[in-house]
Amino acid sequence: MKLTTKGRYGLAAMVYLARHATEGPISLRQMSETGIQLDYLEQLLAALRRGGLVNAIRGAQGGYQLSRAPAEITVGEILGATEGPVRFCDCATDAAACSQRDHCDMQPMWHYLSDQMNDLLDGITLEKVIADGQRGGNTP
Amino acid sequence: MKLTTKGRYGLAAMVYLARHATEGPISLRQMSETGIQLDYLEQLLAALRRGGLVNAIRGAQGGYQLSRAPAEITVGEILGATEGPVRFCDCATDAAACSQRDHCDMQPMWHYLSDQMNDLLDGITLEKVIADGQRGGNTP
DNA sequence: AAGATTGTTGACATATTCTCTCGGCTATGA
DNA sequence: TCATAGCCGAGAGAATATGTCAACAATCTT
Repeated sequence: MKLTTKGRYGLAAMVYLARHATEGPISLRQMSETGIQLDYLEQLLAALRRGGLVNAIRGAQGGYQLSRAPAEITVGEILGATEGPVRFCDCATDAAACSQRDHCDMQPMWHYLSDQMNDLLDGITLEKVIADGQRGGNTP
Repeated sequence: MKLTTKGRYGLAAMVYLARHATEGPISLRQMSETGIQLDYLEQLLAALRRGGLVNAIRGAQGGYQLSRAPAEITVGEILGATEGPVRFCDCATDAAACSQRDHCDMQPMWHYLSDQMNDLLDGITLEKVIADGQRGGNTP
C-alpha cells in the first residue's frame, strides 16, 4: 500500500511545471535539476502527456507545459496517469475478475473503498498541493 | 496502488473466521477450503496473530479464533497487520525519509492523505464487511 | 539548407518485491 | 506415545519496479 516512484516523481514533476508555468516550455533537461534522472523523466512525462495533463512542444526551445491551470488538475488525475487506476483490487471495478479465493463477501466493500479513495484524491488540486507545501501545513 | 494478496487473503481469512466463530478453533486445514494455499495461510495468520487480531491454540484440535468481536475489528487493522502500515510514501510519517528528489512541497499533502486514508479504513469493521457482503450492497 | 536541440518510442538490464513452498521444530490432546 | 496442529526461517521462481539506452522525428536557429 505504497505508491511507486512513478507516482511520486510524476507529481513532483507536475509541481515543478506549475511553479515554472510563466517561463514558457520547460525542457526535461531543466526538470532534471529536481534530481530525477533525465531518462526516467522521459517516461513520466510521456505518461502525463497521454493522460492529457501536459502539452509537449517538440524541437529546439521546446519542452512541456501544464495543459490546464493548477486549480483544474487533481492529484487523482496525476496518479491515475502515472500509476494506473487507483483501486484496492480488481474486484472493485470488475466483478468478473473476482477469484473464487476472495469469496467475495468483500466485493461491495472494495467498491465502496475505491469510490471513497477516488473522491479523496480528486478533491485535491495541484494548486492546493503547492499552497499547502509553501505554508507547511494542510488547509482543512 | 493495489493491495497485495497478503492483504486480500488476510481479510478473506478474517471473514472466514468471523463466519465460523461459533465452531471453536478453526484449523488452517479447514481454512484452506477457501482456496488459499495451506502453507501461505500459515504466513498470513502468523501476521494477524502478531497484530493481536487472532488467538492461536496449539496442539491437536487447535486452530485460530478472532481475538475480539467482529464489530471491534477494523479493516485498517487487518491491512496494517498483513501489508504493513498504509501510507502513500515514507514522507507521510517520517519527514526525515523525504529525499531531495521529492522536493517536499508535497509532504503536508502526503500526511493529510495518509490520515484520511487511515480514517477511512478504520471506519469499516469486519462486522460491516460481512453484513454488506450478504446484502450485496454497502450501507452508507 | 544544415545542424543543433528537444521530444517519442520501444527494448532492455538490474534490483526489488511478491507469492508461495518446504523442512524442521514445538506444543497439546487422545 | 503418537497424531495433530501451530511456529519459524530459508529460499525458489515469477512478477514488477526502476531506471538506461539507442535510434528516430520534429522544430528552431543560423
